[in-house]
Amino acid sequence: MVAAVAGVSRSTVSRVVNASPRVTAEAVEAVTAAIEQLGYVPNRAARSLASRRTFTIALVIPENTARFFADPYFASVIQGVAMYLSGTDYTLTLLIASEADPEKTRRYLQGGNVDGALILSHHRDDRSYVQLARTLPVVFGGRPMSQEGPDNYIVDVDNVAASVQATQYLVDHGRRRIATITGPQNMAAGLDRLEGWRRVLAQNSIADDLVEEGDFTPAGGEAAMTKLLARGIPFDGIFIASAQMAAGALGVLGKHGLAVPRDVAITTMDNDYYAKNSTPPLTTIDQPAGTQGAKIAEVLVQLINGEHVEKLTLIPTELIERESV
Amino acid sequence: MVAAVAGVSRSTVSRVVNASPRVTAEAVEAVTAAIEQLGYVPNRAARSLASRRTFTIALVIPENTARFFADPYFASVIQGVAMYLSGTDYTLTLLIASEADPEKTRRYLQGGNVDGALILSHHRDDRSYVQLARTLPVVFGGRPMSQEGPDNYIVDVDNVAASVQATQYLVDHGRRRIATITGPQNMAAGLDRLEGWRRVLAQNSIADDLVEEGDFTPAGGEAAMTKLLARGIPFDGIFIASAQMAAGALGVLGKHGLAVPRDVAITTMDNDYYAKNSTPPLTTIDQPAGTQGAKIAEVLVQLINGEHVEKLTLIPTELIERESV
DNA sequence: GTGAAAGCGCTAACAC
DNA sequence: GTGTTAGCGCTTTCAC
Repeated sequence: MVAAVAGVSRSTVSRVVNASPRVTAEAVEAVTAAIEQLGYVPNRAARSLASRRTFTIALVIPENTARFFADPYFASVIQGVAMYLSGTDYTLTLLIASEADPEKTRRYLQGGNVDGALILSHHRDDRSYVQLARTLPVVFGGRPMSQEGPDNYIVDVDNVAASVQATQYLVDHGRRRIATITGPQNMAAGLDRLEGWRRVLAQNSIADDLVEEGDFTPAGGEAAMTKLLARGIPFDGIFIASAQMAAGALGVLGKHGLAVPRDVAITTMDNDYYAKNSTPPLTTIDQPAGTQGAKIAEVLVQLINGEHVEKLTLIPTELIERESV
Repeated sequence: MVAAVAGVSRSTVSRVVNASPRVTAEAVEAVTAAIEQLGYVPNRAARSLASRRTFTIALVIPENTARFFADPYFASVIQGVAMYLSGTDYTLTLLIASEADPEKTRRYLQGGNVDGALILSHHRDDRSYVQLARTLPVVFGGRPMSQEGPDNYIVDVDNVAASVQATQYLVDHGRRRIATITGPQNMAAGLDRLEGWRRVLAQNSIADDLVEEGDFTPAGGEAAMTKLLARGIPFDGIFIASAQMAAGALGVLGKHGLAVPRDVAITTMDNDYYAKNSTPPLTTIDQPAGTQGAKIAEVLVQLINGEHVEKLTLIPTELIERESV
């Protein structure tokens, strides 16, 4: 094998491959040349078995795969993860969590088949994986609601800062009576976006009573806007916690003869199809999903390597100006 | 370990785990019970090393990940692959093909790190992977154009049958002068969809001269339709090889005062956003991407297991009737 | 800094 | 049908 060609022992080859500092420059050179010449690729299985590391990271996907993949946000996150990992020795494996047999997934994960796991929390409470974090490096993408493990590694979009930014934008553009349609209040993103809105209103001494809860869907936005208008309290600006809901709300405003942005200015979140193609196009907060994916992977790799990492990593967001304000 | 608890040898445990037929029922039972009790999970690395199989399948993704993931078609295919694989012992790993160093990917694949590979051909010629198929089980999703390996395992949508179906539908609805906007003629899908259209026209003795080439984008469809109308030859039906192109073409028809379907009936392919949300919604061919993904994975697993598989597996498509005819 | 030797946990011949 | 014996290809102490 390589050792023979390079004129050293297998141990030295191993040291070179693993970038050990205790090798002379000449040895490194000889081995590198031999590797190149022979087109040598280390066998993962043997490496894993001997080193007790797998160089494999699992991305756990909820069984109801269809919904998961249908969300372009997740596609982008996965993309970011994969891109980051391609620059490392780690390999990404997609693991479908069987809901019928959750033990299967848990065992696989804990059976030493992966060095770490990535959990993208999909619109709900994932406490099962919080348990997992006790025996395996785990990083959550998006904050899980579960109370039990307040102590997890999390990479999330800074939802509070984002809604502050979006709401402040309304204030900066002269709006004085500002409403909101929130996301579900049993989701972290829903709570945080409401919180940011409240902060801005408090700072500007604006009443924060015009609140209706939505469910992140167009239908939910429609219903919430209907209720809001039914109160009979006029408002000239609104922060809607997702572009999908905003799309639903727009129709209702139109029916009531309210023009956007003339009568009501709108800012929202998610720079998605709805934000871009509504009439008018919506001023919104872009969540850089790819960046988030890369960051999640980076944090996990650092965790695996025993480096120090902050428990909470917040990804900054960006405001995209369009015609709804 | 398990062997001790079950009161048998490690070999027998191994046989049970690998479902060997040469074990008595009692032994199977004892071992299964012991496994259950101990929560034993076989170590992948050790298994791989000893058996020289990895139980891993690579899904090769072109480096320009963004475009890849942006296409919902691929997301659905991956989903199908993952779903199918979750019912087997195989694991899916996402492999990003570095364009800067294509050798890296090739070596990894040939270095015995995977049992097989899935190549989703992304709108272009992928001959590099055709080579790969000589040393590793490889299945292509979508037919690669490369001439070199006429001999690959391929799972594809039946594009010819689909365009036959779509074009025949126009004929069946009384259209007699039928045009087409094709896909790029350097892509298999583009060629096949044109071929199906020609067949139907030939069978019905309709002239097949009204052809313009597009590039599967709305802009391309717009340009092609403009050229088509500029010929000054009237037509009452058209098969457009993708819904995106159809969306572009619709605008041009409108500007020329031609109503759909009154003046020109349209059938197209891809049951995507464009097909559903154009005005009018388009009668189109649905390509079951999830099914295709599952089938690709199934074929690969059979190939790995040495079972007989057809070289070409065609996935049937379905016509969705909407208001454009 | 480098080599020798001892496994990592499992499967695969081979006897029995 | 089952146990025994060797490794799979690498990393890792441990001497030197």
